[in-house]
Amino acid sequence: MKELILSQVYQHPLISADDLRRIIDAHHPRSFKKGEVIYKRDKVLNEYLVLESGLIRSYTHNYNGDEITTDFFGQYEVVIEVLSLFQRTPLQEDLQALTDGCGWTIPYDIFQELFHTIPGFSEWGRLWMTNKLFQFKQKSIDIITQSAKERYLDILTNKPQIIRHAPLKQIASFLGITDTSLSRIRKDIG
Amino acid sequence: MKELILSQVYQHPLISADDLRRIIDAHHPRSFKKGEVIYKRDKVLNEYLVLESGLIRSYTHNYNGDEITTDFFGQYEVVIEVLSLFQRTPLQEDLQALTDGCGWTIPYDIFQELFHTIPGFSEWGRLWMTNKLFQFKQKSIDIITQSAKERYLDILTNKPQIIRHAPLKQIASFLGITDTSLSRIRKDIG
DNA sequence: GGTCGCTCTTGCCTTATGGCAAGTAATTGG
DNA sequence: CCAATTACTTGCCATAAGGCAAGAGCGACC
Repeated sequence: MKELILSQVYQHPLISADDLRRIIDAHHPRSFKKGEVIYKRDKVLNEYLVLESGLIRSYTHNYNGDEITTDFFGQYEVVIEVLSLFQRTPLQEDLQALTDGCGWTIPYDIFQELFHTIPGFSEWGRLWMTNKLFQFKQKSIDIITQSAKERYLDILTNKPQIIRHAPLKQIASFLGITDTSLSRIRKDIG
Repeated sequence: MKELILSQVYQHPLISADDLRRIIDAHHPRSFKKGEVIYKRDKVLNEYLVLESGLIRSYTHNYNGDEITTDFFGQYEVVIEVLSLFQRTPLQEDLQALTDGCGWTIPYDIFQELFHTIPGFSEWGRLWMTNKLFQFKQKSIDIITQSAKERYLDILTNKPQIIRHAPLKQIASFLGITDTSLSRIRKDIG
């Protein structure tokens, strides 16, 4: 399973079979239970996690203490908060499991070494960052151009596992609306 | 001026004086006039631009053809669309000058070479991406947690040069509201 | 098996922002 | 310097989403 998942995730034309072997070997297993906070706010992140199974969300709090879910992570996704890992600053969010699950972690210092010795790996990393950057840029455009209902339908078709496992309140805050409004949207859709 | 600007932008503990020299030498001058579209949609970006003076915005269009301003760039900022540059795909936005100005460009292939031969440079690049990623993530949080007025006041204090040079309509679409609403917000502030 | 707590729904009313249209002010180009 | 275009403002009304509170459903735990 380890090889299967990780060779999928680290697929890149410039990463050779040998490189991939080194990368895969650097990963350690990690499993978690529903509700567990995998990485805690205010600590500096020292690894990241590639998800094999389960669902994870990241969340922060607004000025009056309400939780805001900022992201969801599913199978094959990289669970990370780049600001903390790469700038060595405390996490600004909690990362919490929504279901039981497991995955593979890689420590920061090993990652660094591979990043600087395997050209294909730094390319891969940059590409990953590029996609993540685009994703958030797109999200901020979607929030201002689409209605809450349209954004909900988007998730419903593209990320159905989120709808299945995350409570309404978390989905609502991710969409940028209240749980009340999301409930009405669901009613409206039927 | 070239040294001053670029050594400021590429400041990083792992970039030596020699490295910095190589990086600076790779940059070419570029100036532009108000209103000029510096990088055009549908073309693949082959360089990026470090701004010495002037103001630039990026914009795209929503489904019914209205312009949406997605970002503003000022002095010392890197004018780029990462998705196009690093994935070699066509630009999805236009990059347009709001004022006369000038800066320094570096071609993609030279950038690539430096990125893979100067460890401090790839660190710098990753750090830059990290910050940009955070910025967009923060923007999407701000849109859902703050009122339009608060977001406007934010720009007013943190990026006053935008308010001074960009027309109301562009600022409004950047904030995610209509020009009508922004006009009322301005009236309200007094 | 009952009580507690959490999740979700719903009704009533409020508020922020939008849509349209008319009108004024400012800029641009010949 | 004038005409044309674009930028901005304002009034009137519409709409999406929020605030609050009551209540229903459901699971968790002793």
